[in-house]
Amino acid sequence: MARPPKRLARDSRQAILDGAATEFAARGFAGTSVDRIARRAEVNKAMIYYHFRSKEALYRVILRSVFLSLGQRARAIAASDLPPPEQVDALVEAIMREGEARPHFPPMMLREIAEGGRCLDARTFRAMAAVFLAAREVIDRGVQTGAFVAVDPMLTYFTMLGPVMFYLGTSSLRAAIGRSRAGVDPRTDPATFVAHLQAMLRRALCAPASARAARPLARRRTTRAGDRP
Amino acid sequence: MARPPKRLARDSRQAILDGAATEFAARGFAGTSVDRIARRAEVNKAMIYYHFRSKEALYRVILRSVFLSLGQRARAIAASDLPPPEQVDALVEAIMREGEARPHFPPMMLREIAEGGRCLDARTFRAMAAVFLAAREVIDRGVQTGAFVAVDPMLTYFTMLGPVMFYLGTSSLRAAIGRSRAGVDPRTDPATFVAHLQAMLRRALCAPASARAARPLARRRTTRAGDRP
DNA sequence: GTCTATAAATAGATAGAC
DNA sequence: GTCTATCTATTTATAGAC
Repeated sequence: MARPPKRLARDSRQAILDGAATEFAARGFAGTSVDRIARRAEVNKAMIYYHFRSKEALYRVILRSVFLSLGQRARAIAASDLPPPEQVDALVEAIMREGEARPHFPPMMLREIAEGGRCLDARTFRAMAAVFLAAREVIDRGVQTGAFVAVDPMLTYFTMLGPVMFYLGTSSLRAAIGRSRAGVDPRTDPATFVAHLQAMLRRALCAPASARAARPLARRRTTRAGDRP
Repeated sequence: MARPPKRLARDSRQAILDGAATEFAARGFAGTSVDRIARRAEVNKAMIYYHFRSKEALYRVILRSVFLSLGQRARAIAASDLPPPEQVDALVEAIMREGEARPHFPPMMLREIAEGGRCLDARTFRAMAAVFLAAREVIDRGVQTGAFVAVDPMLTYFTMLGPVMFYLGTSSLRAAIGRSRAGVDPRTDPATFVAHLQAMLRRALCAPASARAARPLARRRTTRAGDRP
């Protein structure tokens, strides 16, 4: 009654997802052939079309899962009752954790950014927007309560997310530069970088204790829809 | 004696460079076919192989010119006699200007980052490193003179460059999100973002006036080659 | 320098046996 | 669910006329 050596259905599907994520991250959608995915996943090429309609459908499944996961983490942090500075810390850490837990996430996101979202569907758009909305909520609250100086939430969001994405995305590039003879070794561990960014954001965002007392609701102008430059 | 209507040699070469830069930025190296480049540049496909050895050689020429240009700007700023805070402002502005002057630069850089530098030659590596070395010089000087609080130059570099690359790179993505019904319009003009980032970096980097008097050369430990985590 | 035509390799996708 | 074999379109690149 022992199981046949044949792999279970869920196994081959998962192997395809894992292998495809690795390949798409390293070489992009156009740069990855279905043959390569099959080879890496150690499945037959036809299996990919059995489990997924097309190369593009497979790509979309992977991409969406990544953004949905990050969106959930961000929403949970915004809904928590931590004070705004700690929420900012948590957001930075969450993005970093997500990037470490799924190494294919940063390269795929960078590529999608470069692509200008040409291949993203509405659901993935919303998941990306959810991360921003959560961050905006946190920053807005910080400004309103006087914990933060008056900053634009969206621009601040870029300043939080940008460094983490840049750090995560450049991980293999930095390793390559470090191995090469360019005269620099830009390799550091993620925890150090998180601590650095959190400290920078604290100093940049938190209002000096003296100014924290009285703060009316003036100067809360932020960028919104219809604000085109 | 009027010139024949035939295009000059330099024109077709430049047309190829321009068209290829646009296409590579939008679709990546693998996603761009030589046919597309020829169509966009309005030249015959064979002309591309006449002026450049291969698709890859053409790509490399464009990529290298972008990094060399940014590296030069950065070195000039580091060599200037501005005080460190103004030099940081200038670096941020230079990266932004470069990205605006050559719209293909941000997407191409993001893609190369995602690629992990697999296709970069030593010269391009050095050009990328030059930008970092210039920034490190500026930050080191700021810390040494007591203008800045003690920060790690490399991590700080990520915190400067990351937001700008993220902002620039997401320009078309943000436009797409703004046009869509995602409930946000993340479009802002570059000058506003530069001002925001400069202000954030000032608050994050500049030492409070009280602490700016005495600062011995202690605590100048920074990440260097051979520092692997 | 510019073009047409085409070679040679590789891509995504499917039919059909088991 | 899994595999082999193959169809068709597209790709990079070149040969050779003008």
